[in-house]
Amino acid sequence: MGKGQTSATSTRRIGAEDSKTQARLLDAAQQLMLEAGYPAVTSRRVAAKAGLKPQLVHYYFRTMDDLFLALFRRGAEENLEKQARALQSARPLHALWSFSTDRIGTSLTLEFIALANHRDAIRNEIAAYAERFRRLQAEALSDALKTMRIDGEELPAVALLVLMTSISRVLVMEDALGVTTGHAEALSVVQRLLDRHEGTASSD
Amino acid sequence: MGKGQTSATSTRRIGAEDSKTQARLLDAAQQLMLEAGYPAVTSRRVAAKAGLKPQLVHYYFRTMDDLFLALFRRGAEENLEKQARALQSARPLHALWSFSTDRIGTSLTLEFIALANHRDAIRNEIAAYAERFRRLQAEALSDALKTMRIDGEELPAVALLVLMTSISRVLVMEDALGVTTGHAEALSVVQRLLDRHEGTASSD
DNA sequence: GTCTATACTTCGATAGAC
DNA sequence: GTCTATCGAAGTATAGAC
Repeated sequence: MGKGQTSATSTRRIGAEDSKTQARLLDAAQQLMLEAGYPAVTSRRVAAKAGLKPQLVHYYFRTMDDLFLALFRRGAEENLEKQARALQSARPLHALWSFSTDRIGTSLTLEFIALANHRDAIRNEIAAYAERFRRLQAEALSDALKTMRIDGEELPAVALLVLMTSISRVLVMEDALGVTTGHAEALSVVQRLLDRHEGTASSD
Repeated sequence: MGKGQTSATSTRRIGAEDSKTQARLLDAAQQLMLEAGYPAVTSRRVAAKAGLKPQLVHYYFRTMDDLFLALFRRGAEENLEKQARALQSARPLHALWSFSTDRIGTSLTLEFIALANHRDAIRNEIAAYAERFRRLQAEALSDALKTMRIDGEELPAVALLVLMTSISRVLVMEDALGVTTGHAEALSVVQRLLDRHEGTASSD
């Protein structure tokens, strides 16, 4: 999984992976993705934002899909680390919740999902990562809480996970749009459940 | 809110709203949106799918944003009707759930949200509609159920609504991607809650 | 190892012909 | 009232110069 290249039939050369210019391009791409969505991530606009020439994008990333994958991978590693830390905290549920309500992280994730949904080359990698990520989370969570219950019934850790990420994702999504009806009420329901299980207080 | 036009400075003419060709273009656009996402909805591709010339798109819709808005409005009206029916059924929660887990409806909604997120001209209208839609739902729901509780505490209808739509949306979204870990478990939690409140059975 | 000159395709939109 | 001819801008990508 090392090089962000598709199986190159061509003999064309490609820039080094640790190049500073490459990093600049990735930064610019990420900013654009957040500001204007994945369709705005074009070679010309990325280059402009980075203060470079458009052709450089294709030097460092053979295709735009390669750029997207490189960007995704960079964020994915970061995410795994953050998440591992969150799940080791004293109140893993609270930590998980605040992790998953992070605006820019979630917005980026949503853009990547939208992108993956219609780009075969990208879907597989993103889907595989998402599954792996969730399984890791579920494992860690079910260790942390043997006894979460809701309304008197057992609640599997993985179900809790799906419910929590669903809610946080949609809240972030709607917030960005400017839709907030019912958010406060929903948030307080979630907070109550978290607090009931892990306590309401102090340290994280 | 009749004509799907932006404030036209120009004098250019525009096709009739009830034209059959116009409807064909909207159908093609919707299909494209589902198959390949909103960025694939270009004048050329819409026209090709409808078997027409690209310039016709700009005759019937001055800009692509106008086309998106027209498409959105057409679906929005339909949605309001479907929803009204659902909320009058004997088991409004179950009806609402099956309504909000509809694949194509939800996929379309998600595309429109992604689109609105980065297109000022469209965001306002979609956000306003979403708010209105939710308030209508919340009203109807809180009439239907005075007593929903979760884990022993009161649950406002509007909170329930947000939670349910969040979960269904993300399930549909992940499903489309091919990510399904934890879905069965989450679904069974939701089903249990719905059944507990409205009964498990027979008619809808 | 790094970047530029350049080709070709697709885009939205308008002016004007029927 | 309906459709066509056409333009300029923006898109991806490659071959080749430094």
